[in-house]
Amino acid sequence: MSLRFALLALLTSRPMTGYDVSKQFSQSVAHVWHAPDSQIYPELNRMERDGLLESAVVPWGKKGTKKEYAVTESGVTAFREWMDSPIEIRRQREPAYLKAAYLEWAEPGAARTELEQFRDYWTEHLAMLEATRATLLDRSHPTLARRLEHYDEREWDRIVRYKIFAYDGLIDQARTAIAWAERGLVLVDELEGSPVD
Amino acid sequence: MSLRFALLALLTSRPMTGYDVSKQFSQSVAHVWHAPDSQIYPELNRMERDGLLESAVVPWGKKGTKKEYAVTESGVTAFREWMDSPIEIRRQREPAYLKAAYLEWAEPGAARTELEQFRDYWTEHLAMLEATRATLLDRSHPTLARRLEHYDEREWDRIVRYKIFAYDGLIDQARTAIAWAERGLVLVDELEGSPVD
DNA sequence: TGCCACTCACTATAGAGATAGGTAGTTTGT
DNA sequence: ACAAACTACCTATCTCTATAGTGAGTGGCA
Repeated sequence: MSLRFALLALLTSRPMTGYDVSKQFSQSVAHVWHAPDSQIYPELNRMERDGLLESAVVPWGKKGTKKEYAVTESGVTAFREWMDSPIEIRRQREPAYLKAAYLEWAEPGAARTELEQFRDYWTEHLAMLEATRATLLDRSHPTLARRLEHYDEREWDRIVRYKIFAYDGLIDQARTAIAWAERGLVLVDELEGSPVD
Repeated sequence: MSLRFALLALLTSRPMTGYDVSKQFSQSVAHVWHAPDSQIYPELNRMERDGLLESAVVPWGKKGTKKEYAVTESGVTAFREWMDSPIEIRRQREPAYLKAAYLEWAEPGAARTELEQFRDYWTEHLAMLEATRATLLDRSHPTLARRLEHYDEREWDRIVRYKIFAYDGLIDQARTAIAWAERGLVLVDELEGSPVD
């Protein structure tokens, strides 16, 4: 059910079309909650049906139209209620750690490759997180900028610091994962013999 | 599809009934890949159908029977192939970090409670991980003990160290999460005013 | 003898999520 | 004039996961 609230979170910054949402998603909320557009469009429909959103049909070009969604009062209430309700705990489900526990079954070469891929994926992810963190800190992040317009200037620091806090948590997780993979590579070399030997 | 390989991993230690699997699961593999028994039983059936497992009906008491699953040759091959294939990347999907990014919408009290619950959940989880790590290190972990019987004594250290490596990764993640939640609590106190004031 | 906790195995159902499409209009460049 | 790329929205299907059950056998103990 968190997708619904991820969408609400995004739409509290400004009204958007489904297309906007699916584009913006990848640049902000998706770092925390990934979703493809085939999930987003139907969910927006359901949210409108449930009264959390209302839509306005906006002309687009000569014949085209688009549907702009805005959060309703009831949507804001639902979002606040979710914010104040206990966090749902996600059970561990990590193929990488599962594999790591059984590395004695892997070819040494394959083990190394996989650890490298894992490290590289997280390194890339980390770079993206740090880039986004920087745009939040200097307030050049477009969605954040739109969001701050609704607030008094004295509130800005507080809002930005929560976003930074969330990204810092993600960055810590990424760094932890990278460090672990590095240690794994050393371990594989030690136990399976370095490939250079 | 990782459930299938998590089950294979467990069953390589010794043949087990579905019930054994669902019990053992919670004490070992579940730290890495959680699954309820309603997923385990059907998956074991499918794995037998696909030739990865074979089952023997074992009498149990006077009238009862149970079904014991053992990994087949083809199951071992499939497991090795999976071990040597690239890790599937799991997209971020973390309600806690999603919420953190929008804490300006929460009641200060609720924010504190949620961060405390998050910290406490991970603290408990960490304790369990550390306890399991200790039983792996001294080789008193029952599944590990059964597993080592298949191997030459000179291999034991290598096998144990990979398990420890996996648990160390999970422990690092847990510690990182706890430290982040602690910083969050300080941040909320700073931004929302300490409740003692 | 009756009860309870546990062992064993499974089903039913609904929702979430991944993957892969389809269709129609618009803008931009050549 | 036409193609390519982008905007916009949606569907279909399959798998995965969560939740909540069912029902029968066993072993102990009061």
